[in-house]
Parts: sequence; C-alpha cells; structure tokens
Amino acid sequence: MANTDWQTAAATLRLARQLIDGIQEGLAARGFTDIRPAHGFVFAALSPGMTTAGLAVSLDITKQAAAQLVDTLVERGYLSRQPDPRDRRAQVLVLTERGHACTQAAEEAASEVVKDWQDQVPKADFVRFTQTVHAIAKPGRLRPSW
Amino acid sequence: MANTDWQTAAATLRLARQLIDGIQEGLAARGFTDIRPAHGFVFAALSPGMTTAGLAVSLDITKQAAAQLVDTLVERGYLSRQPDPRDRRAQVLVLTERGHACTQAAEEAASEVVKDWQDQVPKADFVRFTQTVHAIAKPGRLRPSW
DNA sequence: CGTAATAGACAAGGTACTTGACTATATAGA
DNA sequence: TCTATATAGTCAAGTACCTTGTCTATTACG
Repeated sequence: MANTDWQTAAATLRLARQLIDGIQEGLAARGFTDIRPAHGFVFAALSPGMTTAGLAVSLDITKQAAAQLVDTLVERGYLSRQPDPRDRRAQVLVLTERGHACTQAAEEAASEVVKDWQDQVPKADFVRFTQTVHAIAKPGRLRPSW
Repeated sequence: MANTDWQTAAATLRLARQLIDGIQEGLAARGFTDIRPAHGFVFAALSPGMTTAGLAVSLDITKQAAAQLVDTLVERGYLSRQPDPRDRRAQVLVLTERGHACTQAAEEAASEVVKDWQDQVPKADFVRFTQTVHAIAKPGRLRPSW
C-alpha cells in the first residue's frame, strides 16, 4: 500500500498548508498584515522568562536566526526586550499589548480552520481524528519553514 | 474549546514536520543528499508533458521560482528539459533515471514515516484517521515552504 | 582564579522565493 | 490576414529567513 501511504502523506502536508494559509488570512482579516508564518512560531514558543537564545533552542534554529526574527517583531511593536535581572548578558522577551492581541488573533484563526475541518466529517470521526493526531505527533519542536 | 483547537493545529503542524524531516532523512539514507524538501514538491507535481510554467501553476509559485528549482534539478541530474513538439516556446520536463530513483526513494521514505504513525495507534483508529485526513484535506496546491 | 560555556551582536553568504521587464512564439478576433 | 493579446521562458534585482564564522561581555565550574 505504498501508494496509499504516499497519499496520506500528501494529504497531511495539504492539511498543514491549509492551516498555515488559514492562519495567515485570519490574521490579515484582523488587521495583522505585517506578520509572516515564521513569526507565529516565535509567538508559539514564547513563555515567561524566554530569551533569544532559549527561543533558538525551542525553534531549533541558530541564535542569529532567532535574533533576527526577534528584531523584526520588536521593530513592528509585537515584542520588547527587557534586561534579565538574573543574567546581565541576557534580555527577556516580553509580548507587548499588540503582541498579545496578535497571539489571540492567531489562535482564533487557527481555531476557525480546525472548526472548518470539523464541519466536514461526522463528529465522532473528528474526535477520533484529533485523538489520533495527538497520539502520533511527537512532542518535538514546532519549527518554521521546510 | 479554542485551546483544544489550537493544540490540534499545533499537532498537525508537528505531523507535517515529522513527515518532511522523515522524508529528508530517508532520502539521505538512500544516498540522495543534494535534494531539499522544496525539490520533493517538484517531483510530486510532475506529470507527463509538464512544463516549467505548468509547474509554477501547480505549485502556486512564480514562473521564475519554478524555473530556478528546475535549473537546480537539471544541474544535479534529476531532470532534463526537452523541446515540446507542440509549442516551440515550451520545454517538456522529463525525469532522468536518477530522478525516477529519487522519486521512488522519497515515496518509500514517506511510507516509512506513515507506517511509523500506524504502529502507534490501534489499526482501526489509523484507518479512520487516514479517511478523515483525506476527507478534510482540500485538493489544493501542495506548495513548498511557508 | 583561571578556564570553559553562554547571551548576544556583527558580518558575510546561501536558498528559495518575489516583482519587473524583456524576447520569442502562439492564439483569437476584426 | 493582420493585429492584439496571451503565454513560455529568461534576465536582473531585491527580500525573507536561514546558515557559518567571529567577536565581546558575562557567568559558572573546578
């Protein structure tokens, strides 16, 4: 059934693309037009006390790449760098008000896409689908780009 | 249940990443180390008589971007350009022997990842999962990159 | 203390895209 | 048939997101 496996793989990739595109469109519809998919992964990886170096580890990219994404988000008013009281080399990344709004908008947009999926199959099937997805998705990094 | 929707979205993206990474590793294990994920989408989009412009439409990228991917694949011996007997402007894209081998290797690698998923849940659940994935994945473009 | 690790910045470079402009060929309509 | 328009492909320049390599200031280990 190699062919069917490949079709499943292709369908999975299409699903991911629909998600990314849907989030992008949903963000644009909510007024966030200066955000790109890669930035969404930054938001997703942020947690209290996160630094640029920590972000690089979370996203599995280099420190320089993380710093560049952070630069952009700071320039555009989504993020601010603040001195880390526990390490004078480090700077803690903090979401601005706009950053919080954008994060929420992204989650809403993602939710819309998922609900769209939900409406296309019987409810019981969808529940099993989400359970299976969670079961087989390893907790690895959520990286930007291929 | 916005939070659960987001988790489903994140898990789906992780699944897609596992697939891409798995294919990449599987190709490397089979000796194809000069191929990047974006090239895989080219192979997937190829069909008899396909031209560069057609590829651009299929992948939903510009002609220039498609031409560049094709250039790389021609340089590396996976693809050849041949005159189109029906249109003197066009060139038909044809897989070389190496290209065929690579395509097959990619499908095997993708199949390995999917079978790995299959082994982690009860068989009936997996069957339903694949059915649901096919049901909700719209037949849109299979694009490279985010 | 002295050595090694770490946070971040600076510089240069590459891949995969983009927009814009152009040539050559093909197609459709008066 | 001739003219207008569309299409296949190329050339050139620029952008986004990554990379490797190098450097400093600070921190942590033994």
